[in-house]
Amino acid sequence: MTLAEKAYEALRHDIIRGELAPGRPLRLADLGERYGMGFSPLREALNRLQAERLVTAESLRGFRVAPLSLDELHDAVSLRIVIEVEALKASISQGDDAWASGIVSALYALNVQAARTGAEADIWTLEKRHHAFHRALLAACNSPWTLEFFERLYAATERYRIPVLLASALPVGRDVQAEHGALAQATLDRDAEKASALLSQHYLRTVEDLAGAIRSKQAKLRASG
Amino acid sequence: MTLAEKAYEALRHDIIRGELAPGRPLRLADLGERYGMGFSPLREALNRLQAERLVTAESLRGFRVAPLSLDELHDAVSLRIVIEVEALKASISQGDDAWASGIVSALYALNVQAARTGAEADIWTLEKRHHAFHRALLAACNSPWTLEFFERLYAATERYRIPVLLASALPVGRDVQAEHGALAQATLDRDAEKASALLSQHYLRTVEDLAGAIRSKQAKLRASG
DNA sequence: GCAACAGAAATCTTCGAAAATAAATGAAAT
DNA sequence: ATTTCATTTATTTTCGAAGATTTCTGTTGC
Repeated sequence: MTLAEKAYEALRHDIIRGELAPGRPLRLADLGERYGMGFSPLREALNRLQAERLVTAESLRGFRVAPLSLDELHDAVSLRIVIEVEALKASISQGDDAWASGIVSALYALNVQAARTGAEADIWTLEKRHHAFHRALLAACNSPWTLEFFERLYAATERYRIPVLLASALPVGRDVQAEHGALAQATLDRDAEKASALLSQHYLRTVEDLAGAIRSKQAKLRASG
Repeated sequence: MTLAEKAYEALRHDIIRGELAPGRPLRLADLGERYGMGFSPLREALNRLQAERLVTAESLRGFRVAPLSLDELHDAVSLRIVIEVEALKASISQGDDAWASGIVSALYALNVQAARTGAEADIWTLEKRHHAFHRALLAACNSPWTLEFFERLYAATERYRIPVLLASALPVGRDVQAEHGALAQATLDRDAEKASALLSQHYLRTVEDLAGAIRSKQAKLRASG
């Protein structure tokens, strides 16, 4: 793997997890220090991330971590529903046994991790398995463009979820595990209408919870600052 | 504008228009010669284009113009329908007078150009105005993500249209101008269902024409080669 | 004839320095 | 005190060369 590829993965990772805060300037000297490489591979990685909207760039004024906003969260989630509902229907109509067992296996792994407590309960494994479960649902849609846009939007929305997860700021009156289970069941039953409705609801509830948690956090910041 | 930005625009332009043929290796020495610059800005541009799927890259083996395939054309058009139908509905429900007059103006400019013959009838102006018309329809959807994906998919499908347009290989039994007119009318009438249906039909007809033209061209190539 | 290999050539990747531009500092004038 | 301007500093952008890897070519051995 080339240094530019390593830089791309490291930067993407750190931006999505919020280790590089939204809006923060990405100075080449700092990044060179942080990742142990020269400017060339870093600039290549930053250009890729700019095209993916995880980074913003201004001519002769360098790069920044792309900012977050509630408007963008709503936009991204709305579009995810449109695209993923269609992809889920396509998967349901075309998926084979391998696709179906992929869903079962991804759901099982996700539930195992969600049930863990204490030292074993780390958010990053949970997040990876959550991503894998939602990807498994769409895996048989047979549309590379759809899958690319799914990944783009998943990364965009993950940036909003992670700070909330880290703060354990999600409302408790919701059984996400049950939602995943029902969604998987409807999908495996090849009930496209029901699965689509469950998927949409799942995302709409999530965006409401996230927006609520973010708004209350912002309110606190305003009160204390 | 920096050299990297110039390189990005020039490469994107040349790839979409087919001046750099699909699959062709993009050697840095050649590109440096062609565009009059060193490796650094070229590599930055190529990394952006890789993220946009106009260029493919393999570790330590350089870049190529992304290949074309009928499968990808179908994939891209299918997804355009899903995304643009939704965006058109949103525009229809939210669009103001400026949006509506943007459509009227874009359609007029497109029709004027389509009617031109001889020296004034150049394909590039026509193509630009076609793009502008379709963008104008969606302009009021208020979704930056949707508009980005529209641009990505438009560029992807434009690569299939241009060689066919250049070969004047489109079937004549079709009044595209009338299709655009009816689509604009239904949109301005705020008839979301009718406009969506017309948009879908428009794209499905186009993809069929394109696929037909490409297949017959490939058949000829097989016969002569 | 053909596979395996060594060496040469071509190409991609990365670095370090130079050039170009933007941002910060401080002095002079009003 | 505030603005203006020149100077310095910080930062981005680009080049040219060096390093690393792949690809080509010709040779050897079977």
